[in-house]
Amino acid sequence: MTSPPRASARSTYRHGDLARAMVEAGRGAAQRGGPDAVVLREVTRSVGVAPNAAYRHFQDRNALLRAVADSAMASLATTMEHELQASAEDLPLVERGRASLRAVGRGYLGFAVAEPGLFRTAFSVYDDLLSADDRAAAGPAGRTPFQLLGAALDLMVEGGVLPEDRRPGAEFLAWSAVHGLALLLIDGPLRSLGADVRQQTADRLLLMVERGL
Amino acid sequence: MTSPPRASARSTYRHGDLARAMVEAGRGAAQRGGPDAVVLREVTRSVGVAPNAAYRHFQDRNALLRAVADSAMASLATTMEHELQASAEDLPLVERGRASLRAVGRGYLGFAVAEPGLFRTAFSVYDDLLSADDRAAAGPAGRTPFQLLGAALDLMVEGGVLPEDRRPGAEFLAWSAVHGLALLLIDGPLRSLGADVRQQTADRLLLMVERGL
DNA sequence: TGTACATCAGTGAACGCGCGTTCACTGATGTAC
DNA sequence: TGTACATCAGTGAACGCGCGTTCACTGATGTAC
Repeated sequence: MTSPPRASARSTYRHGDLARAMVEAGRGAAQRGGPDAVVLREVTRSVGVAPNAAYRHFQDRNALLRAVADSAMASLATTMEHELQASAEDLPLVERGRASLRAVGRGYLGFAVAEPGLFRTAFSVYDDLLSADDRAAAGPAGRTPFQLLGAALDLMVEGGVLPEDRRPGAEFLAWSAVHGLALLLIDGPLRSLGADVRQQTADRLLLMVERGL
Repeated sequence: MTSPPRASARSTYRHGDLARAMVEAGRGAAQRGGPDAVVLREVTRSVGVAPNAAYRHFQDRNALLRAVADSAMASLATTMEHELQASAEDLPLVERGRASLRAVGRGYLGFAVAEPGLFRTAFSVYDDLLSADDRAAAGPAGRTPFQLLGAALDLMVEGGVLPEDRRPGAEFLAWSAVHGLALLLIDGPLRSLGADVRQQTADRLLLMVERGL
């Protein structure tokens, strides 16, 4: 009621909800071709509207791209949250941290492989996206990927699995490893790995992080 | 004498050696703006030649980009080789492997931070660049970055620091971690870290890999 | 040693393309009276 | 309840831009005789 944008409130005005429709179309383009494929003219075209209509809703092409990137980041968060829910349910505290870290990593890698275009788009725009608590980049539980990772590491400290003095900055180490593998899998020399070997490599990597942290 | 291209053999023909000059100019552009900045027309412009002259030496814009990427990859290899020479000299075998791995990682990260444009360019073209032994992508010792990493891991096995059954595929784990951190440092949320904290983070990451492998 | 010739690196002009963005507009909608 | 009006989402046309690439060419060079 009081939330500002009121997305689909009016249903048959000129377009209805161009902004949302454009972000959706932009996601489609990003899905197929990554951030460079989010082309303003093509997005308006695919929504059935004149190119300049975009400027009623976005300051410029870059603002549109940012909105699409936020949406992609939120999808990543959603995937990670799902993976978390499926795994860390009712384990003893000692194991819960490790399980969470693995779940977070699995979600991250799974999303990157399943949606490489969205993944690359999410990371094509850096407005301190992961460190700020940007609601547009969060999943249904209201947390960004970065926050989910942080929470998992906190659990590991609570469970006594990760020494407290190694906690600060640990997210960047874990993130580096997983992010790097994601890119090797998407773009790089590991891009044509079979699903089984890929999963196995992911598991080994996550084990390395767990042990090495 | 017998090598095919004979780069700068003739010194005052029409241009002299357009191909090499273009790659050099392309590197300059890449250095400043990454792979997208390698624009055929701009490269010919900066070399002082008509745009279509490029087609005497490169099949198309993509071939030029590939040549520039190879050159960038070779620079990466060179930096890594230097770091190796400076570190792994006369250590006992047990420590030599670890020292090599750290040197390789340090070289990789150092290059990424010092030359982000070239780094991104090197990885913008994936012709199995790192797995093949592509001479154009190798350093003075004739080894690609990937081969240098592999050699370091082999040394660790020899020194008994890395169990032999964990050797296969280990390059991808180490590479993932270092590659991920490189990107976070270049493009990502760690891009504005001070040089000291950056170095410290790099060291922690390399330690994590060493321990976790 | 001098001349004729073939080669082929670089030229000049033009192409079609699709992009992001700006302009003055139009006309359906919701609202005030 | 009916009419006048202001709003502002979307239009149509045009802009300048720089790109990669193709065409038929020209003219300095190295080579054969």
